[in-house]
Amino acid sequence: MREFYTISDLAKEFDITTRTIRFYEDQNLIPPLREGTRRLFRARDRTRLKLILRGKRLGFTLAEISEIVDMYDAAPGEVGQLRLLISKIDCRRAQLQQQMQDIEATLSDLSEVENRCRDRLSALGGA
Amino acid sequence: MREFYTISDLAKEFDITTRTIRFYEDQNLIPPLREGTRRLFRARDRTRLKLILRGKRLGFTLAEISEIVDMYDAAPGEVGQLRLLISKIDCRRAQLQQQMQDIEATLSDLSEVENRCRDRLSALGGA
DNA sequence: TTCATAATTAACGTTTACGTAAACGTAAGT
DNA sequence: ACTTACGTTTACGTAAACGTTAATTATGAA
Repeated sequence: MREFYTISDLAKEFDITTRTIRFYEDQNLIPPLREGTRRLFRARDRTRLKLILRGKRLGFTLAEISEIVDMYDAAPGEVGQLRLLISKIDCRRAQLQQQMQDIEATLSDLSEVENRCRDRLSALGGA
Repeated sequence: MREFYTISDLAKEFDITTRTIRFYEDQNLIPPLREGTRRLFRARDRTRLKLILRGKRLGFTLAEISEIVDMYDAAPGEVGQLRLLISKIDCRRAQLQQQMQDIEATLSDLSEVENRCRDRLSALGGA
């Protein structure tokens, strides 16, 4: 765990462009420190980036991802805020569970197709 | 199961606009019949639409979705085609499994956040 | 027949998530 | 001093996935 990462360190590690990282900062998804004009990314920033990319793999928009990652370090807050956060979490959970079902259904469909393919292959006398 | 659906039948059922359905046709994702100028959607078209929307919930692009749904009714084909299809299926499976892991990780993270919220709430003397 | 409803095509507009220069600063190596 | 590599901002460009009129046509009810 280094102290700081440069923008191209992270770009290489996660196989994205520096443009992408700057864009995420522009959208207030990552708040790196500055050394003069240069960006200094801490472990915390790196973690955020990792979460962002995870969200992307799940097809979330950056706006949604922003909401999600902001949940992680939301201030303790007062009762109203806490309840609101919990209800937001419940919404996300429901959506994620829907996605799980969709994945299971798709995996099952694909297996069926693959089985038909294999049957057909062996019917064609595949080695 | 009716014989045919109109475009607005499907739009209502799946809570999308007719524009969206026409766009999908334009992208060769759905091939409805025609009665003069009007579109007639069969059960098969409806099924395709359902699959498209499932793909959307998983964050796939229409191009990816097109590849996937085309797998379902790919012609028997010859050995080379069958092998190619199987390898495509394997790629998708890998991606879907990655998504599953991402979902599990996110769900676990969210549960943690929620627990902290609930602890905080009861510490504040929540009824 | 007239009016409302639903259908069509065509085409320009919009948002998201970056890509792609352009024009420049800085620090290290030779 | 010069090049190379990396950093910066600014700004226009672009692909995807529709939204949004507009102009027109067809159908079914009153």
